Amino acid sequence: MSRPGKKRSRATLEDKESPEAILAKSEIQEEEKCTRSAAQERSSKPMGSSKGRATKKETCRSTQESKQAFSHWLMKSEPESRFEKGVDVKFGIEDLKAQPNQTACWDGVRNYQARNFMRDMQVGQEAFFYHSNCKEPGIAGIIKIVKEAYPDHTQFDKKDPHYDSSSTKENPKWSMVDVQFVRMTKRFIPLSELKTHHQAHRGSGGPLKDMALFTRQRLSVQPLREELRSLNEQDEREQ
DNA sequence: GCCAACGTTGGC
DNA sequence: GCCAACGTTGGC
Repeated sequence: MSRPGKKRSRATLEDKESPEAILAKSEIQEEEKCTRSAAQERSSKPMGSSKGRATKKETCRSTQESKQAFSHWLMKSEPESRFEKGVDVKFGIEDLKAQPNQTACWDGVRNYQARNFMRDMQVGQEAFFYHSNCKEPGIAGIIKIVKEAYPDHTQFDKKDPHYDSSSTKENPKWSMVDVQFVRMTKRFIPLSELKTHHQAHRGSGGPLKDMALFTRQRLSVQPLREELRSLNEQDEREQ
């Protein structure tokens, strides 16, 4: 597929447990994630980078910032028409739903951090689909990763708004994943509401205090903490 | 349409 | 390696 500019959304997930149980466990899980991913990193070294020398503490932080530490995501995309180099980059959740098999590739990401997060994604993980640059920004639905990262073909397409002349087929610079529609959230969750929570949590030390949507505002693919997902489940249950 | 935030580029 | 210029993101 080729979805021209999608890029930002977030993910949430399904879990069989109650939101309360998840919430209660979230701190512990955070610890376990650190430990586990540090171990995984040691045993299965991806070829990629051996960038950052890391102390113990940093190992934990860096893995949280990267792969296996996260199982949910937020991915942003624009649901309203906007033309980039003559091409409409509109791609809302309804557009995803309309695709064959309700599946599309998430092409067009041209930010290293966002790309790296996509490379960390694993099949089966879920993400929130966030509508950006539109009248009503916010979380519209839930999608899941159905194909792990592979080269984004649009980087080689001169006609594509996201063509990158500096990338080669031998060593592609940009990646994409395939995503599939899962469902709409029970209600649209506007940015304003997320912001309210974020601000409250900044004061109280709550779980959304460092939500990437606000702390890294231009990042179109971002990891999601367990807590937001839990809060959403709880919210949906109360409907 | 404005513009703040912030990532990237390139001269030095 | 610094940093100013520039381009993009994305809320409003």
